[in-house]
Amino acid sequence: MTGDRRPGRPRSEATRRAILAAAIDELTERGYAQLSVEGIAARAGAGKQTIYRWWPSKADVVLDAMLDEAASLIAVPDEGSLAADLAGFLVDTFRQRGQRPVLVGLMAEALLDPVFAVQFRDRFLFGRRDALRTVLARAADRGEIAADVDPEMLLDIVFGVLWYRLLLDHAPLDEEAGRQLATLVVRAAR
Amino acid sequence: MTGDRRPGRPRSEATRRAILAAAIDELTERGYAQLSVEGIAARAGAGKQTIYRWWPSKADVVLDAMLDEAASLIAVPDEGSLAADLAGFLVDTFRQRGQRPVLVGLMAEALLDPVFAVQFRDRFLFGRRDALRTVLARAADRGEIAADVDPEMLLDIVFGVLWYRLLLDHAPLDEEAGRQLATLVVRAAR
DNA sequence: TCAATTCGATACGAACCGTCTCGATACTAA
DNA sequence: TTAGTATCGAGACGGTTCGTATCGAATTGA
Repeated sequence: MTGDRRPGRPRSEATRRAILAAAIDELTERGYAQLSVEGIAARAGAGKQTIYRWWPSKADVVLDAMLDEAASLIAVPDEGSLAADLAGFLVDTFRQRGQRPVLVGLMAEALLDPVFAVQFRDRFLFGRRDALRTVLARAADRGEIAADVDPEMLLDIVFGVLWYRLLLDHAPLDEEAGRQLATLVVRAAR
Repeated sequence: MTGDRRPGRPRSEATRRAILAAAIDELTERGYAQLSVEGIAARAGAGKQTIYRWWPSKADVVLDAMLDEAASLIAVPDEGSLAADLAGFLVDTFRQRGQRPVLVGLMAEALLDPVFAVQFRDRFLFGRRDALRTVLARAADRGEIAADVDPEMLLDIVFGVLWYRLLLDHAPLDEEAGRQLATLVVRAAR
């Protein structure tokens, strides 16, 4: 790779991190609706153009920031049974506190901007989906999933409940809920 | 009631309908992200102030428009079995075509504006949720739902999958999907 | 030394926001 | 008929954010 051997001033890693941190801070303090590129630049001590040079939109900044700090902690449990794996996956997912404002903001942006929606799906949503798909495939090999059950529908049930509760905030998203959901999915799969 | 016996020029029903229709037309033609109060007013041949006098935000206009034309077609099937009732409810729901842009726009707005989120939940989401809760209550009376199963979690499974597929648009939301989901829920409930 | 590139900063036009004002219109009450 | 009241369409207004363009300074490789 000759990527970082080009002439000219190199990209500032310090500024990059300052922008990502400023985006998360602004988002959690004032909410996604109040988030602006100008606000991020001001808090980061950077120019607007520096942001637009590297990210197509503020949503991409937030997505990068989240992926950076989450470091893709997609654990793929393998406890030997679908019930244990599912419960582990859900409890592990629900344990991540304080991410709701970020996730809700990213989803809102994805609903409004089809271009960003692709980024959001490919770089975040489908990653976690693939992890759970692996879990289901192992369960199918063990005969825990009936032949007439579409694994994709099971995936949609798990992530559907997860996102529905996250977005509406009408019911808890805790370990108890995780165990409940895991039990029902195991039963549905037969 | 003396409500429509006040002094002064009465509210124009024609203008009200023109605004609601203009909102839906603008939304479906250009998308929710491009929807503006100025655009609605221009297309409706109305003044901006006329919109702001009756609705707090553009999202409330869209919500009113949708509730107006949908006329709250919340059917509560009663076929004698949970399987049949669920399949009926889902197939009936999925049959409503062309509503995706409207629903996605309303959800996006609800995620960004907590005040509107309350309107959205109370005037739309909870209405359909109540209908399905009635279906589940009857099934419970018939002994089709195990005692250890929380009906609220079953509701979240149904609406979770519905909204997850609607928002992400990664899998079909057709009658086949409805039957599949109904089968799984019946199994989960035992 | 020189060309290339990024940096922070700021100016710019465009769009839309929500408020306000205007004269015209349509209704009630006296 | 007249006075009072509320709505109507239209548009001006200041404010905010957008995304682009431009500036001189800073930092690199050749």
